[in-house]
Amino acid sequence: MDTTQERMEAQDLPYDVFAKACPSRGTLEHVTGRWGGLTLGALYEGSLRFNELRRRVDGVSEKMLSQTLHALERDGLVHREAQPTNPPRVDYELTALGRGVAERLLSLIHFVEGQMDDVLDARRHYDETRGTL
Amino acid sequence: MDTTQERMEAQDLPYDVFAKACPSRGTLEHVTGRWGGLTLGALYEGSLRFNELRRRVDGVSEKMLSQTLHALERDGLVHREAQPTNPPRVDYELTALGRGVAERLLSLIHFVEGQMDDVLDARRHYDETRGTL
DNA sequence: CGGTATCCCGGCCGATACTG
DNA sequence: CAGTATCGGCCGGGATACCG
Repeated sequence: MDTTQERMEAQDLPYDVFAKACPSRGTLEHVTGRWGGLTLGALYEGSLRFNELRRRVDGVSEKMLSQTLHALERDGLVHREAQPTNPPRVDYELTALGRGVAERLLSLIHFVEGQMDDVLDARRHYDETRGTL
Repeated sequence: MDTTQERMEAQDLPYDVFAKACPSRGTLEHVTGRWGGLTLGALYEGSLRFNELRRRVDGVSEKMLSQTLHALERDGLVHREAQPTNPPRVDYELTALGRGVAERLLSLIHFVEGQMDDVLDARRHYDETRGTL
């Protein structure tokens, strides 16, 4: 059971995120990065404009939101729809690929949110037992 | 449909990761952070010792692995089992909570790995159309 | 083996100002 | 409204040395 061949049970994929050089690592970091995950989560509710998104993702700066959206658009997870009106209007929405990612991400997010009381308990316990030494 | 009340469909949870001050945001960042996700993923296969983990999570430094493990242990996702032998032996394994998180995380990771060809295509297309201007 | 302590650099990221 | 440009601080994180 310690032979490397069976480490990943059903895993003959060409991309292995555990390998340092694998491009999937980069995409995973866009997706799970500080703002990437929240942005995808926000867009899962529906298409949003730049400043709507900015308000929804509490705490993100213009620069980081812009940067995050570019990365997600480049990875094919988000579609940018610009209307050359005045004032300009730009809508962002998930692609089919982005929805697949967002669903799994939201499953994780909601699970964590749902277990926060346990996490907070664990935290208190850890700090009490180890904090005093 | 733009009333804030129905933004999150079945979401009456006390913790909202979209809010800047919510503690769930911190935990989510531990979980999805650069090394947190890979560490949980590695441990999902089974209990591992420090240096085994270090080898499995390609590219992580001693310092970051140590730091990551402390954060995950504090959040109650990882259990640390130290045997006071000589030489010392320490095993890390997921808690029940950690397994729940890891499952959802791996679902995301495997999905991303499986769609990397599409991502790479999107990337190439993005760079071709926009890169030349 | 299983860590911690220290140094230090790059780049993440926020703040601000500016553009179309 | 929807961004880009620039500056600067801070800290993530790698390298190295050291300890039990």
